[in-house]
Amino acid sequence: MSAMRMNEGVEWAAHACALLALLPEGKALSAAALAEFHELPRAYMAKHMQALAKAGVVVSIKGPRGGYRLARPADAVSLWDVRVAIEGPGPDFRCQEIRRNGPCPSHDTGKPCTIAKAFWDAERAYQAQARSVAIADIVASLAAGVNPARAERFNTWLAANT
Amino acid sequence: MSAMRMNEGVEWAAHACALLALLPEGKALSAAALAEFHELPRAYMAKHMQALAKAGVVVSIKGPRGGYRLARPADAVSLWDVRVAIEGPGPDFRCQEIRRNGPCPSHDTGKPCTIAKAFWDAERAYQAQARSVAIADIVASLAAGVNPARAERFNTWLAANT
DNA sequence: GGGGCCTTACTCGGATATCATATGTCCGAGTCATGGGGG
DNA sequence: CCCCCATGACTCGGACATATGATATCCGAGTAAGGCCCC
Repeated sequence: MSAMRMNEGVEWAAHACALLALLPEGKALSAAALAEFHELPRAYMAKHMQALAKAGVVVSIKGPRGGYRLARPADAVSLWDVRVAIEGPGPDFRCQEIRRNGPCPSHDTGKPCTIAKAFWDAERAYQAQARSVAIADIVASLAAGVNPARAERFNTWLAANT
Repeated sequence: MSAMRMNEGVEWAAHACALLALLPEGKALSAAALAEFHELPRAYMAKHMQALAKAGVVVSIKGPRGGYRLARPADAVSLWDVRVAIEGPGPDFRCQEIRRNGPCPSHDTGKPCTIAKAFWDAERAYQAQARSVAIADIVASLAAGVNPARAERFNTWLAANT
C-alpha cells in the first residue's frame, strides 16, 4: 500500500505565492509566467491558481498585463492557507462511525469516536505548525543566500514578464 | 478541489486493533469476524489486515481457529503505527525540487527547500500526536461507559467467534 | 486406551477487476491596453 | 494637441479527457485441528 500523497499542486502553489510576494506594487504575473518560471505545465498551473483565487489567497486581474497578485501581505498568507486552497477544507480523517454497525454497536454514549478524536487532534497539531509559517518566511529564507548575479537575472526575468 | 482524504481503511484497522486488544490470551479473530463486527466488506477488510500483518502490527495464524492477534501489548501499538501500516511509510508532502527548474533556478545553496521543511515539520507534529495515543487508550475509553447488557452480548459474540 | 497419521475444512496471501479522484488539456467569456479618429 | 471610442489581443474561468491509485473481489497455497486407524 503506497503512502498517502499530498496533491503536488500544493508545492507549486506555495512556490508561486513566494514568487508573487516579490512583485512590485501594482504588477501581476500570469499563470503562464508562473508555470514557466518552474517549468510546469501551464494549463495545470492555471487550474491551481484558480483554486488559490477561489480561496481568496490571490486575486486575479484579467486582460493584457493581467495575472495574479497576493490578496494579502505575504506575512498574512500561511502555508496552511495554501494547502486548504488546493486540497480543500475538510478534515483528512473522516469518521464513518462504524462502531455503530454490526452485532455489538457501541453508540449509547453520546461521546465522539475516540479514534476520530485522536486523529483530529493530530490534524490540529499539523495545522498549527503549518499556520505558523507564512509566505514571507519562505521569501526571507530564499533571500538569505542570494547570489548577486542570480538576483540580476531574476529582476530581468521579472521585468520581461510583468 | 475536494479535500485530501485519508484511506478509510485506517479507521477500520484501528477499530479492528481495538477489538483484538480485548481477546483472551491465545485466541485469535479471523478477518471475516473482524469485518462482520463492523459490517464491513470481508475481502477488503482482509486486505487491510494483511497490511497490518506485513507492518508487524498484528500476527496472523493460519488454519482452523486461526486469525489475527496483536503482535505487541495494546499500549505498544499507537495510532501512528496503524496509519503507517495502512497508508504506507513515506512522507505526505513530496518535494519535487521545482525550485531547480526554470530560467532562474535557486539551488546554489545546499539547503533544503524551505517549503518542504515547513510541511515536514507539520507532519512531525502530526506524527508526535498520533504516536501519543495507543490502542490501549482507545480500549480504555470505550470501556469507560460500558453497559452490562452490552458487555454480555459482546462476550457472547466473542465466544462464538474465537 | 493411547499415539500417530491422514483427511479436511478453515485460514491467510496475493493476483485480479472496477471505480473514484488526481492529473492534464482545451476553448469560450470577459476585460483592459492600445491605436485611430474626431473635436 | 487632447479626449473618446472601437478594436483587438491577452487574461482568467470553467468544461472536458486521461492516468493513476484507491476500492472491492476472488481463488489458490498453507496449516492446524480433529477424526480414524493401528498398535
